[in-house]
Amino acid sequence: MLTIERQNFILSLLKKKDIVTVKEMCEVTKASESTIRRDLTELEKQQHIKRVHGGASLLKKKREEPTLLEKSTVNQREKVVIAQKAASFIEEGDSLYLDAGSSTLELIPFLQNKSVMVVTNGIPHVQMLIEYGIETYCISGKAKEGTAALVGTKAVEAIKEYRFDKCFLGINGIHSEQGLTTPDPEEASVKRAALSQSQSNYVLADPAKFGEVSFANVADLANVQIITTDGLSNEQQETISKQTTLEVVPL
Amino acid sequence: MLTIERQNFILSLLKKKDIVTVKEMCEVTKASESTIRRDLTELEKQQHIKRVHGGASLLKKKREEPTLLEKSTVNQREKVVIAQKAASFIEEGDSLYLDAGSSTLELIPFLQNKSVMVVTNGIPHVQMLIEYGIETYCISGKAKEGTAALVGTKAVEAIKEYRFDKCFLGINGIHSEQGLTTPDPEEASVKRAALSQSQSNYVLADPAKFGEVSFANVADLANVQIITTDGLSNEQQETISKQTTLEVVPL
DNA sequence: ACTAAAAATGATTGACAATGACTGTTTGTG
DNA sequence: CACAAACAGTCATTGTCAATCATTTTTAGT
Repeated sequence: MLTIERQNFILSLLKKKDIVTVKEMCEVTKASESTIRRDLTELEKQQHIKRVHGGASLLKKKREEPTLLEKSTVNQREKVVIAQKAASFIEEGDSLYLDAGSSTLELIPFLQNKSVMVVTNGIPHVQMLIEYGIETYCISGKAKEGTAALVGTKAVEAIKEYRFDKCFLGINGIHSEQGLTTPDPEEASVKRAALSQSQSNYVLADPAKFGEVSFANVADLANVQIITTDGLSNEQQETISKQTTLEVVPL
Repeated sequence: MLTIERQNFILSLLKKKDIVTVKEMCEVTKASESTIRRDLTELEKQQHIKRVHGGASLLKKKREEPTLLEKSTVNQREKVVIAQKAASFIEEGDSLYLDAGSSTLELIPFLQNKSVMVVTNGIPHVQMLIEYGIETYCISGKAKEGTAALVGTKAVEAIKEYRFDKCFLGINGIHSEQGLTTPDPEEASVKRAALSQSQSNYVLADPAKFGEVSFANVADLANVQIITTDGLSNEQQETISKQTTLEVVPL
C-alpha cells in the first residue's frame, strides 16, 4: 500500500469513527506501528488530524463548517431577502465593511450604482465587487481554506486602518446569553475588529441561527442590529428584542 | 504498444482506481519500469496526473469547468511551460511572492505538496492557492478592476512586512535600455516593493514582451532573472543576456 | 531502397525515501 | 510509586527514483 493511499485511508477512517487507535490502523493497513506513527505525525503537521495518546482524531469535529459552496444553495431565498433589507440601510457615499461569508455576498448586487466604498475580508467578495464596478479594498491576512476568508493578526491590524459607516456581518450562533458566536476564533477576532471600527453594525442571520451557540464569542447582542426573516418563535423574538434591534423581514 | 496508447491506458486506469502503482502499470502494459516512469513524468508535465512515491494519482478534478481562470488559450501552452521552469527553482520550505496576472497563475499547480508559503496580491491567485491546499497570505490594497490585482499604498506597506526567498513577477515590457515596464504606475510600485523584499527575483514573460516598453518603469533588467520560451531573435537574446540571466525554455 | 538522425525503450546505477525492528524515554493508570 | 502502554529516535533493509547509456525502432532525406 502506498504512503499517500494509506494516509487517505486513515483520514477516511477518521471521518467515520471520530477516534481511531494506532493498533486499529496497523491492523487494517497491515503497516507497522512505526509507519502509522510517521503518518500521524505528517497528517498532524498538515493540520488534518489531532493526535491523542493512543490514536488520533479529526481536527475539526465540533467546530465543523460547511464550505461556501455548500452554504450557498441552502436558504438562498432567505439570504437574498435579508440582504435586500440590509441594503436598504445603505446610503450614498457610505464606507462599508463586508464580512466574508455567503450572506454578505448576496448584498453585493444591491450595491450597484450606489457610489459606496467597500472593505472586505472575503476573497469571493472582492471578485464580485469589482465585477459590479464597486470601489473595493481588500484587507491582508491568511487565507482560510474552505471559506476563503482572510483572518489572523494582519487582518485585524489592517481593519484598524479604516473607519466604516456600516458593517455587515454573517454569524453562526445568536443566543440571548452567549451573544454572537462563530466556530473559528480567528474569524471572531476579525469580526470584532470590524465592529469596533464601525458606526452602525448589522448582522445578517436566518432564523436557524437563533438559539445556537458556536465555539468563539464575537460580541454582545447589544452592539448590533440583527436582520432576519420570520420563522422565530414569539418567545425568541421577545427575548432578543429586549437586548437589541431586531428587523424581521417577511419572506 | 504505442506510446500514446500506453499513456491513455494509464489515464483510464487512474479514472477507475484513483491510485495506481508503477508495478501495476508495468504488468498491464508489459513495458519496463523506465518507460512507465517516463510516461508518468510527461503526463505530470501536461498536468494530467500527480505523481506520488510509488505510483500516480489523478490531479484534483474539481476544476473541470473553470470560469475566467482558464480564459485565453492563446499562449496557454507557453505560459505553462514557462511556469514549469519557474517552479523548478522553488525549493522545499520557500516563502514566495506571486505577482497578480495570468502567468503566475499557471505556477500554482506546480506548488502542490511543496510545503511553501505564498504571499500574493492577485485575488484569483488566493482562490486557486487555497484550492490546492497551499498556505496562503493575501496583502491588503485596492482591488483593480480588470486584473483583480491589489494595489496602492496599503499594498506596498503590506508587502514590506514580509521577506521572500523568491519572487515571481509578470511584466508587460522588457527592453534593454528601458528595463522592465508595465502600464499602471500603481502596479509598478507593488512589483517594485515585492522585488525589494525578495532574495531572488524571477520574471515570467513570453517572447512578445521583449522589445516592448510600457508607461511605468518597474526595475532594471540586472535585478531579475527572466524566464521565457524560444522565439527571440539571436540579437535580442544576446543583448539581454549581457545584462541579466535569461532562461530560454523550449516549447 | 538505403542511410543518417531522432525517438523510444530497457537495463543499470547511485541517491534518496519509506519501512519495520529495536531502543530508551515519557505518559497515563491503578 | 510501579507498571504497562504509548511514545520519539535511531538503524539497517528494502523500495523507489532520476540520470545515464546502449540498443532498437521510427522517421526523414536523398
